[in-house]
Amino acid sequence: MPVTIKDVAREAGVSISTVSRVINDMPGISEATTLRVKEIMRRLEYAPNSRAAGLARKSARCIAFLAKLEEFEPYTNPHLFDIMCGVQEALSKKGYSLMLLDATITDVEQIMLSRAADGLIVHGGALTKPIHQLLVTRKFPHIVIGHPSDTRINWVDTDNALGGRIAVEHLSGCGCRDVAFIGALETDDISNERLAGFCAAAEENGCEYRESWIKHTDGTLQSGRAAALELLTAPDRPDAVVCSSNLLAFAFAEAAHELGVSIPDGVQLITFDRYPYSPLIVPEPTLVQIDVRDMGRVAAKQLLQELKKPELRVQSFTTLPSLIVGKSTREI
Amino acid sequence: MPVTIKDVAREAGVSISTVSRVINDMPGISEATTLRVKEIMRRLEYAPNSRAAGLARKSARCIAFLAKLEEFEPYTNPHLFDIMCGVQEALSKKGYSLMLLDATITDVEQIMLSRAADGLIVHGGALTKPIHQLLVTRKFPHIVIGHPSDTRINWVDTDNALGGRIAVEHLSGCGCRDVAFIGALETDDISNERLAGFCAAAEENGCEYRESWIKHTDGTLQSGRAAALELLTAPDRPDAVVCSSNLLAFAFAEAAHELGVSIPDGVQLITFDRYPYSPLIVPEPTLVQIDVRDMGRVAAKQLLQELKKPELRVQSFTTLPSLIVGKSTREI
DNA sequence: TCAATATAGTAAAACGTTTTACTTAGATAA
DNA sequence: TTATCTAAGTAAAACGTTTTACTATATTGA
Repeated sequence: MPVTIKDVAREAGVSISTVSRVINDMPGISEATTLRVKEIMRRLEYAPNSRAAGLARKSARCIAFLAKLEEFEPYTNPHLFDIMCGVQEALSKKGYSLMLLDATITDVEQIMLSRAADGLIVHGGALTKPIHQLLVTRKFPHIVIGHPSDTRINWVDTDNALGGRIAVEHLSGCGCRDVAFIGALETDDISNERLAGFCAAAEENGCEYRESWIKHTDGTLQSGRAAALELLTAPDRPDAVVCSSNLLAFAFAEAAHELGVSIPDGVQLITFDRYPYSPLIVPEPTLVQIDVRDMGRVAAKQLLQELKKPELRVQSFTTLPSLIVGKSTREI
Repeated sequence: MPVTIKDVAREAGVSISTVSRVINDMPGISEATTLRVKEIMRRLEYAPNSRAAGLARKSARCIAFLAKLEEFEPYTNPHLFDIMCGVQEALSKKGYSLMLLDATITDVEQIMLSRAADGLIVHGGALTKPIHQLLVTRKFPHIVIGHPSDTRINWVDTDNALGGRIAVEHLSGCGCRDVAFIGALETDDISNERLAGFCAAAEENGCEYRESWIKHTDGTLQSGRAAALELLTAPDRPDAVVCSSNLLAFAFAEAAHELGVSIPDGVQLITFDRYPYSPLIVPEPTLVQIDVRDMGRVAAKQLLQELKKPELRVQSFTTLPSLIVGKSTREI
């Protein structure tokens, strides 16, 4: 038989209301009584039944995290777990728990209706049309980590444009003038934002800007390699390259190595992200790091904030990327 | 106001007991009534309040997953999320939900005492002494994914020795006689089990066995490279190598490439695991794949089994690795 | 025809909290 | 002295289900 609040009350010679007040730090109980009750709770190894408390309180103190689990692909989504860790950390600090959910409409609706969770944190990749619809129409508290363009939905994301800026500014500080960019598909939002920041900063810093130095790839090793070779063998070879992904940077470094172009002496290199391929890049790359765990934390905090004060439904949030200087760039 | 079982009962002109029986597929309700109630539930968009149901039922229908989240390192634990996906999938099929928990003693004890979860799935890396203790003494339903040597604890793991066998048997089938092994530290359980299977199969298949062909490394790129160079430049160069990790295989392939030793013509290569570095290995490697998602599924199923029938506390379980043939091996 | 049995359903207790509204005893003020 | 106030605590309702024990009603068997 698990120990209940009644057992504690009986043992302490008080009513269960009193015990409840002690548990929840409510006023009206003397110091002495509080201490005694707490001591007894400890002795009996009592912890409130979370379901009973949730029922009475009309709140699960639980947030669901929504991601595409079924078709999860570690290669394309290496950060998902790290994001979740951030979410869990922030929730746990506030006494909330985290539930992992697969992104199917039925499951999501089920959670909303059964009130198993008080709110929803959605990984951007899982935000399909129907789910999007559900969130908006049901007015269920939520926040998206990633890239919805719909203004009715709050989101948290890193400032990708700033990331592009940071890269260029560092290169410019190193003395580079002719900067190139190797990105993903032209339809890739993240890559494009990075490119936008890249271009703006290039202009502001008086860097040379050429169409032919902006390469779009399909993100694979092969197409990254092709782009790298084009840049490196062109008559107007740039003196620095920014790669919008780890894999592209790896391909670039390999191509440079094969051509006998030294990094950073012949060409400087900056990559985005430090996972999963950065340890294999030679030399150790300078990189624009996205603190994905922090994104998770921020998302969780925002959502809890909104739960506490639904009236001030705050705006979306942006986190700051940072620069980690390695050996693929250096002042010249 | 959320809709409750009372609303459904009123609308259907039956008692709430009847509705409850319909919800839970219990006998004693006519076909006609069942249909009518179900229709009304659909119309009212009713779903049972999970906390209330859980309270009455004395079961949360929730399992907690325990991992080291705070100090999570994607490089050393790339599979954690995939394991969780498997767990979630299996739980969800049985109407259970998954809660993510950080591996601190206080949190774990809290979950047990508050009965927020009915059972615990522990990632092996998170199984510290105190937690281990807690599981055993409290008799809380649990299962470990990974490597506890304590027989009082049930676990699920892949058959690493079999993995080693599979590799050797494939190489032997390809016509290789002189097989080498590059593993992690001599204290690494996983690597050692693979090595054990490797040795047994080598003997059975009449392969040449030499001490100098068994290399232990600290698992890094550098030490993997050193081991590879030693093997490849030795006068008695083996004709095939099994690497116990993706990173070691990458290092090996690079070293072979530099020395001008072709894979698979000069030396054949098999690696364990397909994530995260296998796409960067040239040529595309033959590998022993561990279906970690399946490990998660199996663990979840076992735990639910045990919850249903606590009397038959089944033994630990093992999943089978499989071979994916790439271009780093071939029949000679 | 009448007892026994099945079928379809219900009333009410139980689950373990939180919370609202109330009580009591003592202190304070006039 | 008496009314008022405060501090400390309590009783009981509420939360929304499941489950147990019970009640009709219809059916069957002899």
